[in-house]
Amino acid sequence: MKLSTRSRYGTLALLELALHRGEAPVQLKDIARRQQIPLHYLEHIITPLISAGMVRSTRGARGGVSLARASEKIKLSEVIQLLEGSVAPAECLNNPDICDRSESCVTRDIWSELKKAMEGVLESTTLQDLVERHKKKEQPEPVMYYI
Amino acid sequence: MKLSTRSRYGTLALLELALHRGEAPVQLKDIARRQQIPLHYLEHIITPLISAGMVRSTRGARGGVSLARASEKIKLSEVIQLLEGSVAPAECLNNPDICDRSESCVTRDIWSELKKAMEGVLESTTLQDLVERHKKKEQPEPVMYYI
DNA sequence: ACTAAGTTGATTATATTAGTCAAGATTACT
DNA sequence: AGTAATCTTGACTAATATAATCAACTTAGT
Repeated sequence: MKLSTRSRYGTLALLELALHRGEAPVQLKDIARRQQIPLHYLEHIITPLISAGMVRSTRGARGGVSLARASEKIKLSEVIQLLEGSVAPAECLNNPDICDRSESCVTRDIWSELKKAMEGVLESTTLQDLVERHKKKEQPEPVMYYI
Repeated sequence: MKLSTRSRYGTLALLELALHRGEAPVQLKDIARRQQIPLHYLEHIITPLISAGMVRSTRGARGGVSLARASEKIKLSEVIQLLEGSVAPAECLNNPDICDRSESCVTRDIWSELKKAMEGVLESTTLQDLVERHKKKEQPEPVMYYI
């Protein structure tokens, strides 16, 4: 039940962009370095995000990529959809015709519930949520010492 | 995010056993035929289930396999654990040391929630639930026609 | 004894994912 | 205009994991 590296790298890259929202575009090589993603691989991962209009790219010298939308408006479900295709644990959920027992199969029903459970999490999490969690971790609540 | 064929086949095989609970052991070749699973592959899938004491095997002529426990007592979480290992969407959840940023990584936190959501479904579903769903589908509520 | 099962380990096949490389297109800067 | 920096694209290769097969072995019923 692993998520592909593609999805994990992609999510990290988007988080990186969300953290630099409003600034100059971030260069792929910087994302690659900071998130420890092979640059050439990242190039391929970013492509579908650009095509889908989630990321905007600026070509040429001093170019880079940036979020095309507010991070509040980018749900992880959409990210995973673009990078992973579907989150379905079994192919028969996407394409019932591959199995002639799809209609009657009770295990398929369970896999469907599994899928819904995952979608619940991914639908309710946006890039902004990641940003806030990140900030919270970075700057933990100052502990009060009573002298 | 696909479940392995191993897990899907294994769950089908166990459902088959649950449906024949209390009868003579079911032969692997019959499970293979009825659930359309390659026999030689099924042999390997059933092994860990036997080792774990979930399935009992009877060797020799007229042998076969049967559930070692009541189907109410077998949760899908246990089945998937045996066949799939872990349901973790990222390896860093099983083994934090593979990444030096596990502690601070917010994407890891999300993958953890994803995992919990899946576990929620799998923990709350037993083989008996599958059996009941199956029976319900097989014998739909008789429709009343008013003449 | 013979046969029908499950058991086990080695091996192969296949698919998918991950990663690399190189040529091309676009833009900023001088 | 020229050059370097950057994204873009497509072809290719490598690595890994999964799925499946084969064959020898063990056990038990008749």
